[in-house]
Amino acid sequence: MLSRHFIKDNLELVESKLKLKGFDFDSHYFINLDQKERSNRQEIEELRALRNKTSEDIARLKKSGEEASGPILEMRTVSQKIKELETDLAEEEISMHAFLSGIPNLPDSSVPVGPDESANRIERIVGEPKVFDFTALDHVDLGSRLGILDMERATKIAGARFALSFGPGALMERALMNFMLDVHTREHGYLEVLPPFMANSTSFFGTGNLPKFEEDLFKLTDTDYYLVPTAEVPVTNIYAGEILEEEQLPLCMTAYTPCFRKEAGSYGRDTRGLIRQHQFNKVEMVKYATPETSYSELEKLTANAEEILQRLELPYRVVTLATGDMSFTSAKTYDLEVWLPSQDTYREISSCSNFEDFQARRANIRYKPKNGKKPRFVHTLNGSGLAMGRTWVAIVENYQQADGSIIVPEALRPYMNGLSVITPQR
RNA sequence: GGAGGAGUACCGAAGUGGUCGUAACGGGCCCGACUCGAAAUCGGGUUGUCUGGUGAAGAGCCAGGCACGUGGGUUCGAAUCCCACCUCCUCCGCCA
Repeated sequence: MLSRHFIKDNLELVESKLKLKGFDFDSHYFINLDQKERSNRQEIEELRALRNKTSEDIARLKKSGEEASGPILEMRTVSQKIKELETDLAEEEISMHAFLSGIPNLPDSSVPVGPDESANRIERIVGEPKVFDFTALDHVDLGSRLGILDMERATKIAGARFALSFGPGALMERALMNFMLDVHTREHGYLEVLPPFMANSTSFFGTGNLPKFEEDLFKLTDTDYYLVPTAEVPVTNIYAGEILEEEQLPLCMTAYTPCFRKEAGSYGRDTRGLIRQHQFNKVEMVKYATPETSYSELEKLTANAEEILQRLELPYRVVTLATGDMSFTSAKTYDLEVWLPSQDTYREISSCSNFEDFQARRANIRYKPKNGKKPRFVHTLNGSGLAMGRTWVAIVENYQQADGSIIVPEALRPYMNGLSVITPQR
C-alpha cells in the first residue's frame, strides 16, 4: 500500500509512475473521497469532544445530586447524530482502503521503463551456455528414462501439473534443500525458519497477494486458510503488527516451503515437465531492512541467490525487470535466469525484489529508530534462493551425458551420499 | 470435540458504569543527581495512532479524536453490562 499522505502530496508523480506499470490512477476519485472522509471525520470528532465534555458535567451534577436530564436529553440527540455520521464514515473508510489496496507499488527510478519483458535490462551473464556434441534431451525424457521422474503417474494421483520423483531424483531435491539452506544460514547469515504451509487472509493481504490475486491461490474449504504460494507470505508476516528495534535490522531469514499455485491464466503454457507446477519446493530468503539500506541489501540478497547457481556451476544471467513486467508489489526486481538447453534459452529460477515499505504498510511492520524518533515502516525484501524444481531441471539438462546419465554437481555430492553420476534405476 | 478460566502499556498486575488511559502498585529500561567509578539511594522520563492548527518538515509544539484481544450492542457516558468471534491456560476425550 502507498502512503495516503505521499499520494496527496505527489499526485502527478504517483500518476506518472503508476502509468509506467500500466496502472491508471484515478486522482479525482481519490481527492474526492479523501476530502469527504476528512470533513466527515472532523465533524464526528467535534461532536465527540462535545459529548465527552458534557458527560463530565453530567457526572458532576449527578454526584452533587442535581438535576441532569437536560444535558442527557441533549446528548441523546448528539449521540444519534454521531452514530449516523459514523455509518457514513465507515463506508468511506472501506472505499478508501479498497482503493488504496488496489494500487500497485511505484517502480524505483533505476528500473528500466517499458511495457513488458522486452524492455528488461540484462545486467550480467555468468557462465557459458552448454554445447553438446550429441542430441540433448529435455528433463522429462532424461528423467523418465533414468526412472527418477514419472509425470504420468503423478497425473493419475493428482492431476496435471504435478510431479513424482524416485530414488536419486527424490534425493536430489532433498539434497538441494539442505545445500541451499546450509549456504544461506552458515555463510550468508540468514536465520532458518520453518513456517506454516498455510496462512490466513490477513497474512495474504500483508504481502499483497490478496485481495487482487485470489485466483492464483488454493483456498481450503470452510476455512480462512490458503496454501502458501511462496514462503514470502508466512515469513514476511512473522513480525506483522510489531515494532522492532533498529538494532535488529537487517533481519535476514531463510525458509524452505512447498509452494502451491493454481497457475490460472497459464493454460497451455509450459505444459511439459517441471517448469510450471501446482506444487513445487523453494528455499526463500526474506529480509527486513531500514529504508536507508534496503537497496544495498537487495544487491546482497541477489548475490546470495547467485552464489547457489555458481556453486552448482550452472550458466545464468541476471536481468532487471522493466516497469511493465514487475509484480504488483515490487519497487525493483532482479530475475535470475538459468540456462535450459532443451529450450535453448534462459528461464527464471529466482526473483529478488525490494518492496520498500509497500508490504510493511499493509502488514504494519515497523521499527523504532535509534534516535528515539517515531516508529517507521521497515523495508521488506525477498528472493528465491532458489526454486528447487527448476534447479533440478537445470542440473539434469545441463549435466546430461551422451549415454543419458547425469553427472551430479560436485557441490551437491556431499548431500547425496557421495553419488557422482545418476544412472538408470532398477 | 466437551467443561471451566483468562486476555489492560516493555513485563507482572490493580481497576466491575462517571471528572483513571499516558492508566494505581511492583519490576525493567533511559536521562540526571550523589560517587574517583560502580552499587545502593533520590529526582525525572518511558504506548501507538488519526484529525485540525503552527512549522520547510508525516521535527517540535498546541488543541482534540480513537485504542483495555477483535467486532457489534445497551447507555447521556463502557476497561467495567450484553452478544458473537479470536487467542492462550487447566481438566476430560481423541490423536502422529
